[in-house]
Amino acid sequence: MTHATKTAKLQKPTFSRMGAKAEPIPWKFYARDPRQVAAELLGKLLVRREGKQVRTGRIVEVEAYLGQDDPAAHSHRGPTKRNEVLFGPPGRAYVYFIYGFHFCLNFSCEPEGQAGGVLIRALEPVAGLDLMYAARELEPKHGRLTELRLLTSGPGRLAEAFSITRERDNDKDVTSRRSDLQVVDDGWKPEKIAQTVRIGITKAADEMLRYVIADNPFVSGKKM
DNA sequence: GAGGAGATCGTCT
DNA sequence: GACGATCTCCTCT
Repeated sequence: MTHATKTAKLQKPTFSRMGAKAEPIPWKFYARDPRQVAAELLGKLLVRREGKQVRTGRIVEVEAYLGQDDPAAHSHRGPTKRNEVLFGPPGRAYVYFIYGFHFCLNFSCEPEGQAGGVLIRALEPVAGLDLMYAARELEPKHGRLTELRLLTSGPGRLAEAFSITRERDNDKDVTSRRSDLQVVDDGWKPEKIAQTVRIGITKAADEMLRYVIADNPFVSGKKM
């Protein structure tokens, strides 16, 4: 049994019915230092709407990327065609393709003209699980935690579960009511936040810029 | 459960 | 031409 499955029983359910109707978080929230935005994004809901179908996941793991001062950030070398969203207005989705397989979802931070972003690394599935299973091409079997973690625990996984692609979502305004991809606040607050080094990078690998909801079983990886 | 290797392609040098 | 903000499968313990 993993650490995650041990702690799962201690978790209070985070399900909320408010999620689907709450207003998106305004752009001003993102127009700040990515570290602050990252910490405060924990516990918020990522919502994908397609007509009457809604997929919702609670953000449980993020990483901050600081812009041109951060060697690990895509924006480190200045604006390029790929990373221009990071230099644009705050509250936009920055979606990039990695390792020939996966998309990763970020939100642009800092006022327009300054780079900075937050990578969404893991979600706790809240609603629309059948749609997530379908998008991931997985079969729901017993509904246990180990199976649910395969849906959205990891940047590539959550992007697939929410059908996020660069073509469809890059530069999308997640603060707009009309957007089919939003971040909303349903009032739920994590009890405890933990900070660790970022995962999977080689440059500036010792910076404590990964933020997770402590003991949440949907956080990716093993280190806490 | 842990660790390693392979898959595959856009982006930048 | 090299590499990367990853995932999955396979092998070994």
